[in-house]
Amino acid sequence: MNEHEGAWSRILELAVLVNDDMDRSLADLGLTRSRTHVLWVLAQQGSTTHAGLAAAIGVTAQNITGLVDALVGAGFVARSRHPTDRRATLVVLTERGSAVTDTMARQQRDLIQQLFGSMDPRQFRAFSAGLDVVLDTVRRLTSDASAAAHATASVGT
Amino acid sequence: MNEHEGAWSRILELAVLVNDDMDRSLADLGLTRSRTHVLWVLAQQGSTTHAGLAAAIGVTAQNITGLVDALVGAGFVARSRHPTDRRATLVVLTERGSAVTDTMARQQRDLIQQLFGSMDPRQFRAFSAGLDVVLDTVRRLTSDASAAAHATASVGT
DNA sequence: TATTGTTATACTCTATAACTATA
DNA sequence: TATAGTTATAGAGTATAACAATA
Repeated sequence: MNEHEGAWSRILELAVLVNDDMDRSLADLGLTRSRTHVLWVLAQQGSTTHAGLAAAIGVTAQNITGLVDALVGAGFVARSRHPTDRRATLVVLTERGSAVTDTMARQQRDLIQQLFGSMDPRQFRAFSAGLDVVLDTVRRLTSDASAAAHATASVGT
Repeated sequence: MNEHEGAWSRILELAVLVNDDMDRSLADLGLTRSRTHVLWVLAQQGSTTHAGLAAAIGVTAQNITGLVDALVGAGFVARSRHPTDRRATLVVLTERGSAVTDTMARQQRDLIQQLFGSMDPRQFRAFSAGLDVVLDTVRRLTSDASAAAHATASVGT
């Protein structure tokens, strides 16, 4: 395994570790990643219709019905009438829902501090510049609808 | 959004782009990520029992039954008798399965070249060193079973 | 006519429990 | 007794199709 392959495998390991830890931590709260995504959108956009949530998250409105049902059942959100459109439903965070998203936002700030706080500024800027190159390359590869796309069809160890 | 938050959000964007592109590309081949994971293990370890696949992938043996059923149906693998243990079944790649994993390995090498090939060596080493720091921090945070764990319970934009 | 939300149905991945055959 | 693999059942996320109420 050369240097480049080693870096790629560390990127994949990072993604797996973060994903798995996120799932465990959410399960402790009785949440899943999809349901948490709904809470996150509500925390950022405020009360939103089902259709708005579907557009923000990139799933169908039928999916939103199920996710919101589960979140209502667990007390994280509530449904309320839309003030002007009687077809629409607004999903609003409950106090419990707001408390959870506040906690998650704080944990995210803590994590970022732990990740980068110990790097000296020169090292961080070097890392950040390399990350820019990698992200730009991936953006270009995946937005290209030609045969060159789907170049990331590679799997982890 | 400060510098550190920007870097974190780019890491999350990178994970989303790679995951989504990987799913699209696999769907073109009639594969899913879970089924591809089975193919990948077989390509690296050679023929393996269901129990071996379950251990390598980290799911239950019941899951493996379903994944192998699907892969057999699509012609990527075949089941064969274990030479000495009559309880066990060996899963082997077919020619089609080998062709697919070979293609994926080549695509992975191409992607790595596209990601890092344009960086000059100094820039790559700086990026790689920063990646080490981030990965070590995440490893430490997620392996710690104390209250400090689950620090990555943060969600993307 | 178009949009909003719901219900019905289906597929994939995951898990636990119960079972058969074999070690 | 323990292990290998299967089947049955259930829950979660996703999708499409059909529907009622409203715009």
